[in-house]
Amino acid sequence: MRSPEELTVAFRSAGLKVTPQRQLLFRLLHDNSSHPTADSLHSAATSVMPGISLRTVYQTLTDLAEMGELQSIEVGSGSLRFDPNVSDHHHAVCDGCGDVHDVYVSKAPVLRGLDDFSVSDAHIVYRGHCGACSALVATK
Amino acid sequence: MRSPEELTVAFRSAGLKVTPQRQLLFRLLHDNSSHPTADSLHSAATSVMPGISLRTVYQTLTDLAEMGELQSIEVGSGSLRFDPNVSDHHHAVCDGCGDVHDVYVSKAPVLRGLDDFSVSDAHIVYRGHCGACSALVATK
DNA sequence: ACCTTATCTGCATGAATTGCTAATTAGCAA
DNA sequence: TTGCTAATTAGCAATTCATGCAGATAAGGT
Repeated sequence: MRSPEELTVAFRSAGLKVTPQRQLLFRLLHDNSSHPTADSLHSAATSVMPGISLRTVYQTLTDLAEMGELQSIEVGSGSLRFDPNVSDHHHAVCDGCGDVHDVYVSKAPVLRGLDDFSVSDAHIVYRGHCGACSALVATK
Repeated sequence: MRSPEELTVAFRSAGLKVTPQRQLLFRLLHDNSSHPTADSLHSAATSVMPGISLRTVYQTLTDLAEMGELQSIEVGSGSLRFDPNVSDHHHAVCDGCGDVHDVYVSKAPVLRGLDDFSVSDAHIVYRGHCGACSALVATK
């Protein structure tokens, strides 16, 4: 995702308006690698701007996703997560704490089953335990 | 997933009862490679046994999943899909018709990001167009 | 400063799934 | 076969996540 300043320009030239709510979300998302949900972003936004609507958070996330500034991912946690890192990567989900980490994979090799299928995208979800949670399990 | 007969034995020895509803679902799921949703299974079941509850379908699917007889997968279609194929495989989702196909992959190689993460499972979702839908797109 | 149009908020709605409970039934044992 | 007990079913309520809608508001070009 581009910087808040660049997004401001991009939104205006797309005919979209740059409101305080959106500027706040731009800032909260920039360089955010926590893969937040709409709800967690709303919580973070509320502590800075009380009264901001969850609906507005969803709307802005949708706008950003449509502009290709972030990607939404499904990792089985029930709700969508948003990732401002739009480079080609994958995700590892900790079954202990639920945290999501970025993973860079060369290319997912295919053996059988894709003969008659043209692939445009592949996404890998790894499950397991992160370092901290592995340590916890070991001491139990 | 094992055969309806084997599941009958397995359920009884697990202290679970084998009802007509469950027997029907065993049959509908056996050798089913359509990756059905709970709702589509319920529709299929209803045409054989009118009055069967969607709640019962969910319950039985949960039981089967807990026994390791089927796996539930998320492919971004909004609802869970159930796969009686529990061998190690992945899925390709057609953006045209929504159909889900099985894909067999050697092993998802990892480059960077999993240094401090112990992986217990990896699942790849491919997106693209199946043969039929690719042909349709080409003629447009 | 004005005017048009996008945006915000709050609420209603929708879709998928799970929780709850009275009535029923499977399946073991006598 | 009959009876008993615990599991199951069905139906509805509740929950969660996300989107639709409409009046009030505000961005930003003129």
